[in-house]
Amino acid sequence: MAKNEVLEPFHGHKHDHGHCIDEALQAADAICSEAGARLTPLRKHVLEMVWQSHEPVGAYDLLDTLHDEGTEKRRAAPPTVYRALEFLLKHGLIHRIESLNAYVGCGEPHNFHGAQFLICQDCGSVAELDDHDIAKTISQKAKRQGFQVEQQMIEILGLCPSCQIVDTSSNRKVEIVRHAS
Amino acid sequence: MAKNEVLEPFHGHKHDHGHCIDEALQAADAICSEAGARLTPLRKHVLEMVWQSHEPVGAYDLLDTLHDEGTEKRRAAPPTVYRALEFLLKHGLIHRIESLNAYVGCGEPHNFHGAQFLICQDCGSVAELDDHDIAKTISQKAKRQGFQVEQQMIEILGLCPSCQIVDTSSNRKVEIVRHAS
DNA sequence: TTTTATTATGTTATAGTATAACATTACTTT
DNA sequence: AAAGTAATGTTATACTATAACATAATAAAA
Repeated sequence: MAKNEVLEPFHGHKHDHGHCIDEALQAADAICSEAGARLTPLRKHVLEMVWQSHEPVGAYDLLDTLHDEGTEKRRAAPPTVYRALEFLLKHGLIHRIESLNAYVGCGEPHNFHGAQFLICQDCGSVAELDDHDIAKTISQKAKRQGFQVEQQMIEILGLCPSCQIVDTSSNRKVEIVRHAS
Repeated sequence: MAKNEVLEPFHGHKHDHGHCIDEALQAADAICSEAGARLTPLRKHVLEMVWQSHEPVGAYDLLDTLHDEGTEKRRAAPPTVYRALEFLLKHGLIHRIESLNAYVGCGEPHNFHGAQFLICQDCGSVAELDDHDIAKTISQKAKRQGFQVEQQMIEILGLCPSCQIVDTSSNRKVEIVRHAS
């Protein structure tokens, strides 16, 4: 088994998610402190919002949440959220899921990695893998074609363990499937 | 070496691209005929436009091209292009590159496959791989996590052989790199 | 500690990507 | 020719993201 592989990527529908959030925020503090980066209240708040679940969340959902909370100031504008997301991406605290135009907390922010994502089409949750075998296989195959790899983007759609069991419901929150293969 | 692997995915900057186009259109005719699907003039035209290069092309670029040509009718509207793309995707004649919101011709339309894409950040061209080892490695790893794979989305960013050689120019048409890992 | 520079956020406007909903036309089948 | 189905036209709008410039907050230098 490759090192750095995440053994239990799925959390099930009823885990202690408060723990996930706490851990993520704590890790973020440590990482930003280490990097001399400023995890401002706004940025930390956006990170906390992203971590409200293991489902990827869109930028405008975050914006809406800000508004719902906001007795505070005026309506925040898109750049507010996008800039916070940009910061969090840069420091590896969140990932962007390209196929969903959405963002999800990084479960392994301390390790540099090119992650793979398992996206459940039923419940919408995303699990992060950090599998060296996958990354290495791809790098080798690319190199064999004379291609110099800079970045890998791997998003796998399917059904998570929890949703395979009670598949009668079939919510199908996530639908991409543009190809009848 | 895995079967169905494409041996020469990159075409270099100066190949006989007319041949690529002809081949693609001919294959499209055969496939649609076989499937009882109607490759209408519009759909064929869009396919031809997508095949103008090996670079992925956006829906609105296609729309612009339609307009530039069009002494014909009124300005085509977005749904015109999106519906044609949808048809072409469904029949495996093109692929969508999620990370670029763009579309590229399928080089192996006769074979069902979950392809991998090598995207050159310098010249913007995309090469399609159909590597069973990669697909199998991912499926195995996912299954080990109890995940049931339905679809794989694999997009690799880097430099194609041609652009590694004369890397002084560094056009960098394609930039994603949101993560400082 | 004031000044200066830098970084972060606010604000307005707009660009880019995609689809819903309904009308019309063209093709197929009978 | 009539009826049904599939494709395209048309209008409007939703969703995603960034440019550009103003202000505020923090950090660094004097």
